[in-house]
Amino acid sequence: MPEGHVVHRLAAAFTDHFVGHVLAASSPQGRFAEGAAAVDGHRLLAAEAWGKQMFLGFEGDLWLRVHLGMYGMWRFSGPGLAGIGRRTGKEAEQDEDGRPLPRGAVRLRLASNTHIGDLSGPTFCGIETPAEKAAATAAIGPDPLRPGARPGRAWDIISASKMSIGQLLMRQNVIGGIGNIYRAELLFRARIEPHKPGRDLTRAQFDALWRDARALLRDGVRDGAIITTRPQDRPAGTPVVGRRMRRDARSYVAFRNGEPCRICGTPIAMELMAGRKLYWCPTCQIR
DNA sequence: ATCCGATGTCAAT
DNA sequence: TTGACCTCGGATC
Repeated sequence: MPEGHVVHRLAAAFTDHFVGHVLAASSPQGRFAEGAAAVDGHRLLAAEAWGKQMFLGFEGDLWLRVHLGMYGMWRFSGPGLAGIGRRTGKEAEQDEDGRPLPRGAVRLRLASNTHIGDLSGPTFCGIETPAEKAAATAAIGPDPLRPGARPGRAWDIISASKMSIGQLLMRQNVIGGIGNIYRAELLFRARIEPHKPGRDLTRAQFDALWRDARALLRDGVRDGAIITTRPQDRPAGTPVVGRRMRRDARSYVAFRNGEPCRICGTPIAMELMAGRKLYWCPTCQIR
């Protein structure tokens, strides 16, 4: 579910609604009882997003690191959190205190007096020391959503690599936060064929990719959805913006295997690249 | 009601 | 390169 924009939205939600509060932590499902106990009753001091990883900093030099992976999600309840994470569902059952019962296998519940965040299905979830947190963030490539990110680090790797730019963009140690959809859409918008070796990109091409990544990811944070099509390239009558936009109007190439390219009409191509589906337009994108 | 695929990563092979 | 993880939305019946 998440590329970097989702993680940044989540971190912002924690900053707005949980930071500054003493939190009760528990593991309804039981698999994270030890970690929950470590931060239970501690005040939350910070929430940070680095690429696809989120860090919650608690009193006592404790950092909770969460990576949602493919299935992980946060489900919130409390004021001001509509549209962040999965919906609680109005039919959610409540306990005698009016709090929503954990839905499904909730690995970690963080609760203030007013808000609840339920984490389920993360690929990683653990308590780390400041040193471990620093090591984890150091291993993440520049994140286009982070002020001060240094794209030169990514360029150094890309410009020296014979690996395809399609694969390089997916590597979190090259650029943090890009996933399969942004990868495909960025390369389409830059008109770069995904199999082009990284070292064959010009600096200008890389700079354009980086600028577009910043713009698209920021839009993603704003919209809560990945929408990369320019208005003039959407099907006529595509009504709404943002999260409510029809799925089939949101992307140029992602998930559009066999459908006509919005620019030239050529059927969109798809193949497996390093185990992930890669989509591109064989005509618009050139090596 | 049921099936399938998914915006990710890692370990095992 | 493949399977495991583990949950949901959306498509299909």
